[in-house]
Amino acid sequence: MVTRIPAPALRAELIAVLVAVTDGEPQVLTIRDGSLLPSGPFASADRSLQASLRAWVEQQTGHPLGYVEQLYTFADRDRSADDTQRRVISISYLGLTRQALAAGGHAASWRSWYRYFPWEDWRDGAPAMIGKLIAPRLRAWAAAAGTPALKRERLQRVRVTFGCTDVPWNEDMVLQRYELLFEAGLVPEAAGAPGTGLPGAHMLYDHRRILATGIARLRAKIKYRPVVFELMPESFTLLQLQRAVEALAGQLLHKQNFRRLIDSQDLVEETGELATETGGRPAKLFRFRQQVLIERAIAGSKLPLARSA
Amino acid sequence: MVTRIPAPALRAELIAVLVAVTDGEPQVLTIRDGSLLPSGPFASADRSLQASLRAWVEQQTGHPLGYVEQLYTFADRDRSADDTQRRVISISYLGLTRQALAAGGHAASWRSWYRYFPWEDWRDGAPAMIGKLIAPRLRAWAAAAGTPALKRERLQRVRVTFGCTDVPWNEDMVLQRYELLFEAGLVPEAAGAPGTGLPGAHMLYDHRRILATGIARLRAKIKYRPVVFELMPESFTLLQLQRAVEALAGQLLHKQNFRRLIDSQDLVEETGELATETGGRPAKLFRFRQQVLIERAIAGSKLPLARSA
DNA sequence: TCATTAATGCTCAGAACGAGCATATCGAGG
DNA sequence: CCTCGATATGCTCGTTCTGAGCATTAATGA
Repeated sequence: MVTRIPAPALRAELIAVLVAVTDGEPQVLTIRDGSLLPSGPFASADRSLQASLRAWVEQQTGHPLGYVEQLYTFADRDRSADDTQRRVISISYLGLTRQALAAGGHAASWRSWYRYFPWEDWRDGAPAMIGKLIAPRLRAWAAAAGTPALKRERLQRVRVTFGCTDVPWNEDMVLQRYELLFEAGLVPEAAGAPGTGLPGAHMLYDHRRILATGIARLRAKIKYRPVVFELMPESFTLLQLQRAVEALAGQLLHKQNFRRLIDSQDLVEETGELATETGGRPAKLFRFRQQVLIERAIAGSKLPLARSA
Repeated sequence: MVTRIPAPALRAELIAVLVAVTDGEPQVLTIRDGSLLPSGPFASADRSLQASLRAWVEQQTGHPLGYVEQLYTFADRDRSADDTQRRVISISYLGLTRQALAAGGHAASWRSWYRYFPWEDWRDGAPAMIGKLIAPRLRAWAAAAGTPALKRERLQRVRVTFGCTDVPWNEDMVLQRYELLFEAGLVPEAAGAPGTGLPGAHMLYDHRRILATGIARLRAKIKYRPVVFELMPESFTLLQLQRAVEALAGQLLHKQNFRRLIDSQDLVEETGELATETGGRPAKLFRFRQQVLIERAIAGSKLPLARSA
C-alpha cells in the first residue's frame, strides 16, 4: 500500500485569487491585462505552502494579506511546455486583503470580478443578459442533446443553476454556472468554441474557473464566518459593511434585518465616532471585535438575503 | 509576476481518508496496524489527481469509491528521506464508500475512528475522560503560560473547543481540538512529548491530523449535503440512517425531528418492503432518491441535534 | 397475555427570519 | 426658517424552523 516508488519529477505553482472591495465593487488582482491570475512558483526553500504564498504576494503587492485559505489543487500537463511535458501541480488560494492599492510591481491590476462574470451581479435585479442571451443559448444546447434523457438532464441543470423560473437564484453556484457554460461551449475557454459572444471577459488557461471557485467559496463563507471584516477598513459604518457584503454576494440585503443580525452576533462595537460623508444622517462608526475570533471559532455572520432594496 | 523559473523537483503523494459506516461505527481505512492512512504516489501517467486516487483505491481495496472530495494540500520536507531532502507535496482526500469489506491487498484494515479520537464520541453522553483527564491537563498547560494574556487566551481556547462549561460542545471542531492537544504537548505526535497517557491511538507523521481534518469536513458536510447516503446500503430503514448520521456526528439525534427533516426534504422514497430484523415493529425500507442530486445541487440534509435520545 | 422494542403521529413554545411601517437626524437649497 | 432628499434606527408582525416531549401503534418473544 505504501509504495515508495520515486514518482516522476513535478513542479508546483501557486495561483492566487486575491480579493479586495473598493467603492462597493469586489476586485480581484490580475496580471497581463486582466487575462491571468497572479501565480508564482512554490519556493521550495523552507517555507510551507501558505507562508510561501504570503511572502510572495506581500513582496509583489506591497501590502499584507489578511485571510488566506486554500482553494483547490489540480494537476495538468505543464502548460508552459518548457520541458517535455512535465507535470505541474497547481495549488490555488483565496486571499483577502484590505485595500486595492496601486498593486506594486509589474502589470498587476485590480478588476471588478463582475467583469468576468457579469451574470453574477444581481444587485440591480436579474441581469437582462440571462433571459436574453444565456438562457436561450443554454436551452438550445440542451435541445441539441442526443437522447431525450440527456436533454431532460441538461434542462434540469440549466433550471437549477440559472434559476429564473421556479427555482430561485442561488448566489453560491458560481462555479456550477461557469462549468455549465463551459460544457455548453459558450465560453471561449472551451476547446472548439471560439467565444460565442457571451458578455464577460475571459482568461487564459483555466484561470477563470479558478476565479469562479474563489468567488463561490467566498460567497459561501461570508454566511457563516465573519470574514467580511478582512476586507473592511479599520472603522466603517454599517451601511458600508452591508455594501461590502452585497458586493460579494451580488445581492441586495434588507437593511434592518442586516443590522439586527450583525448586532445580535456582537460582531462589532462602536468606535464612538460618526461618519458624516454621504448626504444623510451621520452614521455611527464601528470596528470589528477581534475578540469574537477567540470567543467562538464558530461565529457565523449569516447574511439575510432579500429580493430588493 | 509570472516567474517561470523551473522550480526544484518535487514529488507528489496522495493520502486518503476512506470512510465507511458498519454496524453504527464510523470506520476509516488504515495500514501498518492502524498507524498510517493509505497513501500512494501520484501516478503521473495521464490521469487527473482525483482519477489517480480513484484508480489506486479501487485497485487496492477492490470496491468503488462513492463520493470523493479534496481535503488539503501541504508540503513538508520529504519524510521518507529517500533523497537529499526532496520536497514532497501531499494531497489529501476524503472518500466515502459503501461497505467496509475485507480491504483487499495487504495489511489494510478498517478501524473505528473513535479509536483515534475517543473524546469525539458523545453518543453515550460526555466522555468521562474529558473532565477527568483532558480538561485538567489543558488547564495545567494554560496555567503554565508565560504571560497572563497568553494564559487567558489559552483558557479561552480550551473553553471554546472542549466546551463543557458555558460553551456547548461543537462536534465540528475536531481539528481544532486535536491541534490544541498537539500544541499542549498532550499527544505523542508532538515533538518532545512522549505520549502523556491520553487515551486515543496515535498515528505516524501527521496522519492523525489529516484524519481529524477528514472527520471535521465530513461532520460539517452532512449538515448541508446529502452525503450520508454514500455510506448507506441500497435500501435502509430510517433508524439505520439516523444511526449512521449519529455515528459520524458523534451525537444522538431526536428521532421524530430527524424523520420530520428527512421527509420534509424529499430525500428518500419507500421501497415498499419492510425490515423485520430487530426486535420491534418492522420498519419501512427506504432508498435514496438519486433525483435530488440533479433537482437541487443545493439539497441540504441538515441534521437536528439533540442532547439525548 | 404482557413486556419489550420500534415506528409513527401530533402538539407546543421559542428562535430565527423575511418584510414592512414609522421615526429620527443630518446637509443643502429655497 | 422650512422642506426635501438621504440615510440611520426602532419596532412590529406573521411565517417558518427547530428543539423537545406526549401518546399511540405494531410487531416479537417469553
